[in-house]
Amino acid sequence: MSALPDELLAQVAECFRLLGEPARLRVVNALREHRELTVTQLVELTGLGQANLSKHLQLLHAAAFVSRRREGLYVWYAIADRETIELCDVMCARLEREAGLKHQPSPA
Amino acid sequence: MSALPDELLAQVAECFRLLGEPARLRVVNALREHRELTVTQLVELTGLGQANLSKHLQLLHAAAFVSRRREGLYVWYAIADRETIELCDVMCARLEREAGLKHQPSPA
DNA sequence: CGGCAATATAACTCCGTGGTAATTTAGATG
DNA sequence: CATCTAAATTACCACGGAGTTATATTGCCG
Repeated sequence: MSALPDELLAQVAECFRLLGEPARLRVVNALREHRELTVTQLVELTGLGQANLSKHLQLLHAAAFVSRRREGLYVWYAIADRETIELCDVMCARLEREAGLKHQPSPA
Repeated sequence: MSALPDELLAQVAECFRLLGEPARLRVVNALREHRELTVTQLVELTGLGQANLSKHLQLLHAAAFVSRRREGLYVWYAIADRETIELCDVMCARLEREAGLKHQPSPA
């Protein structure tokens, strides 16, 4: 079925790794809520330093998680595709279910 | 809509981070193909060292990505839930689509 | 109970990467 | 062209975590 050669596997891992950082997830989350934001706005919303945020944005953009649009001095970032959000949703659902099970000793 | 407090965000990030490692993804992939495997079998299939693999398995199990079942000397591991596989599938689909786009200059 | 095999843990090294401060680049405006 | 702001890049430090080796645990069998 799935050959999943080492190279593809490494690429998948890299994508997961990119989302596996609180700072970057905060960026993704902010973009999800506001649709499109400039770097300056993202600095305010995420509380990250400008240089730090810029680095994270480069990483997210290189992996096509976010899109970039220049407008004069400003650069607007947005989430690139639906799957990015879907991934977060699935992971959240997993966590919530797990958390729920922790409080359910046994179904009678 | 989603409050997504810092703690939950950190947990989501942690989950993504766990999948964002080639070694652990190899484990997940092997388990996906074989349904259930012992540590020894996983050592062979993944090529990881025993101690190293054991650590990865503890991490994956702590996050409920894999289930554990003791049988005599052996411990059988398996993928814990459907979502784990779904996450990998979605990420793969994303990558394949991206890869496809790279070779499609412009649709006429 | 002694020894063996499977797995887990401990101790350690080393490299990757996140954060920050300083500098550079890009674009607008007078 | 000088200058101002937004964003990106560079250089650096510090820490976490992956890998390895050695040791400890767990359970079986004679």
